[in-house]
Amino acid sequence: MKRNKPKYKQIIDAAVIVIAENGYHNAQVSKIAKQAGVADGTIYLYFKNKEDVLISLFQEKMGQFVEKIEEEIAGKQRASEKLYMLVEKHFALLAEDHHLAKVTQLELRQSNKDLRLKINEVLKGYLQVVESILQTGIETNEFHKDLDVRLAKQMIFGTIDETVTTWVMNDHRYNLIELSPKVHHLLIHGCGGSQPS
Amino acid sequence: MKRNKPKYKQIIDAAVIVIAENGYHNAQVSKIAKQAGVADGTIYLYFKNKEDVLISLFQEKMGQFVEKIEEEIAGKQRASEKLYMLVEKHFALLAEDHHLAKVTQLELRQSNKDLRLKINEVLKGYLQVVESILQTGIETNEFHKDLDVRLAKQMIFGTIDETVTTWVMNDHRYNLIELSPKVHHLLIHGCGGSQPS
Amino acid sequence: MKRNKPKYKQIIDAAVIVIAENGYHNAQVSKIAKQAGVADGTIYLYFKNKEDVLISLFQEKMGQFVEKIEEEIAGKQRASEKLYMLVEKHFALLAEDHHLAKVTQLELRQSNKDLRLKINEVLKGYLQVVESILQTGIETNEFHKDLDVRLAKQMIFGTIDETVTTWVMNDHRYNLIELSPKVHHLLIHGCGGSQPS
Amino acid sequence: MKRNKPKYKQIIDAAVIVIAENGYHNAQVSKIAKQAGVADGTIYLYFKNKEDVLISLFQEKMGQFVEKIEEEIAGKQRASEKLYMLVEKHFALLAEDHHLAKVTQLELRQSNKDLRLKINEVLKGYLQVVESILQTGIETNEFHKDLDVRLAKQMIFGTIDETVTTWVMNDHRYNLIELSPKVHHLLIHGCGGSQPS
DNA sequence: AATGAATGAGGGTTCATTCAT
DNA sequence: GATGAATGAACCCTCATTCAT
Repeated sequence: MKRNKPKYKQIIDAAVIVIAENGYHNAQVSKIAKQAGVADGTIYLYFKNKEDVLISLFQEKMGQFVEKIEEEIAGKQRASEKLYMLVEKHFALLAEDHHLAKVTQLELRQSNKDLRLKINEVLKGYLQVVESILQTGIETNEFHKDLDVRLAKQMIFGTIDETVTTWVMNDHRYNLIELSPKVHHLLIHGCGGSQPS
Repeated sequence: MKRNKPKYKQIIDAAVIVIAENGYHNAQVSKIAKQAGVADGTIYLYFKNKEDVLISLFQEKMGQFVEKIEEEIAGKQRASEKLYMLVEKHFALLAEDHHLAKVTQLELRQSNKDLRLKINEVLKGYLQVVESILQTGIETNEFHKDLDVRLAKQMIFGTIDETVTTWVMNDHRYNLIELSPKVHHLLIHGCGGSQPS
Repeated sequence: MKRNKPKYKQIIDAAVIVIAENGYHNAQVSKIAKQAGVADGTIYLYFKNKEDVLISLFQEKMGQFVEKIEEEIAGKQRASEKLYMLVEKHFALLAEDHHLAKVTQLELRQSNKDLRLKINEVLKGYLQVVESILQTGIETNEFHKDLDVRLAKQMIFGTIDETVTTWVMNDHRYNLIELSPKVHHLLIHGCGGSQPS
Repeated sequence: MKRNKPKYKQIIDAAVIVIAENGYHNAQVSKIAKQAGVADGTIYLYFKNKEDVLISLFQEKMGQFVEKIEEEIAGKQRASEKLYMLVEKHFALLAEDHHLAKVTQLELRQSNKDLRLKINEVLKGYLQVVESILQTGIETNEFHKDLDVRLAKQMIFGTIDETVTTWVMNDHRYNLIELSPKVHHLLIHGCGGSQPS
């Protein structure tokens, strides 16, 4: 299995760095190879083509992402707590790897639609985690029983994603993780939820 | 002012159509020119370069977008109502122009980071509308007085945007406008906001 | 019609020279462009791709070839005379353009099979001329009435072609045209045809 | 001597199959190695480089070719009979090995000029057989005493070669061997040789 | 103002060959 | 002898932009 060979990960890590530092459209295969310390052709021993490097990058990184978040929320009982851990861990994982944050939030979105559709496939794993939290919350009566799960998923993902993107666009100038409580509160209560109507 | 000459708008409308039908990476200047019924070189009489066409496209369309939304919410007193109109109008404007929806949600995001930064500039106008709604809500006590306006803005925009993108990705298969009440409810009350705590 | 524009012919003539001097596999598009005095991209305004340049080269040159031979044989009555003119003109046309001779006899045959099949299409025009000579000869009783026209065609073309190829392989060291009478005699009488059996 | 080791022939036979089935330009060294059941590097223990494989292929196969034809014609007295056997055996040997026919008539001609010059060297053995037949014929008065042997050789080889190539190009759709008498007749008598002049 | 023919820089990918094991 | 992972040079084509008319 190529995924377990050292060069496979070497190349993916090199791709993250090169894309973060040069931008998606200036991340030539030859640059990635150089950064990885291999010959250009070697990349094609591990990946079908350049697109495959990018998809694999996303799968690899997002896979770990989902795993780590799942570990984190497994220990929590309440949906609200689970959601909190999701937000915090999501922020933490990207805050600790600025290169990766830039690549996933800005650069990889410049890819063509086909690649983006494949990326969306990968995102489904993440969205399933969100969905299971929502289901839990409904079962425990933390959340409305007629909450529209699909839309709530979109709100949660859209909010987290937009928050991270804004943070990256501002060159990581502020502490992302510290935003977790407020973001969590917004997701649970909305803009005016705790107000008497 | 070139913006008022007929060919200026002709070219922008042609760009929307060409990008929607061919995708960002297959929207060559020559195709746009042909669709607009002008010569390739003519485009450079009205725009500095291709990027300028895209930025102008976004400015022009988003400008109208903001104007229309502002008209819509001007008549409303309560922030909650204003927010509802924002969501509904946002959805309505994109639902009535599938080409434009595809272009803004999918295709234009494939542009390079510089272009995206400029697009973000344009988005500021939109975000200011959101901000003024939030300010109104805080003043009228509809929203928490210590609501984090910046984050709430990101939630609102992130949620709306993600909802539209998902709709476009699903080939406009369902009715976007009908989602307005639920999305509005989520934004105001969050996932669990109306539950007793 | 692109075929009549000066650059069309310029590029084809440049291709003949570049291929003759560098060989098929060292005839890069950029070299052809340079020789033609145009930019690389200009070639793609007149030809679909590199293969199209080569096919067009063959069509153009072979087309003239067939035309000139047809003119030449039109004035002759007897099939034998026609055949003589075919051989002599074929030899003469290639003898007067060593570059073209090298390209058609050696270099263009290195192309891939698809290109070669298309070249064969072009050759059909030539073979039809040969066939009409043979038909004439059969009608006038110069040739056997049960001569196998298809095979005779292959003999005539194969012999002429092999003779020219050998001449090119020997770096045009001897006079090709002077071989015409002997080759003609061989084609009419064979190795032992004029001998009593 | 490497020529006698089993892998030497294994590799050559693998090359014939791979070239016939994939075409010259898709016959990578790695494919040949795989077909031969050896590692890529092993090929370089038996051959200097890829070109050497092809030349050796031609030498090996054409060597057998010439041997078999020589055996065949040794028993014949008359030049005409010898020529008949040459044609028939040539056709027969290629008709019984479609792969080899495709490789020698179509694929190997796509090689570069240097390789083709070396192939021509190999062909000299064949041409010497033809020449000896012609000399015999002249001595026995079957053929004209002032027959141009060099040109006659080219006619004979050119005609046979063109006939086989046409047959291969037509996907071996008809019986090649049955053409022997007619081809032989053409070579001896030409198109009109048996007619009174 | 409008045209559109011409420009030319730039990069993903293949594959013959090597060499450490 | 045999292996096969690694190498890295080489090239066709696209398309944003220009400028003579």
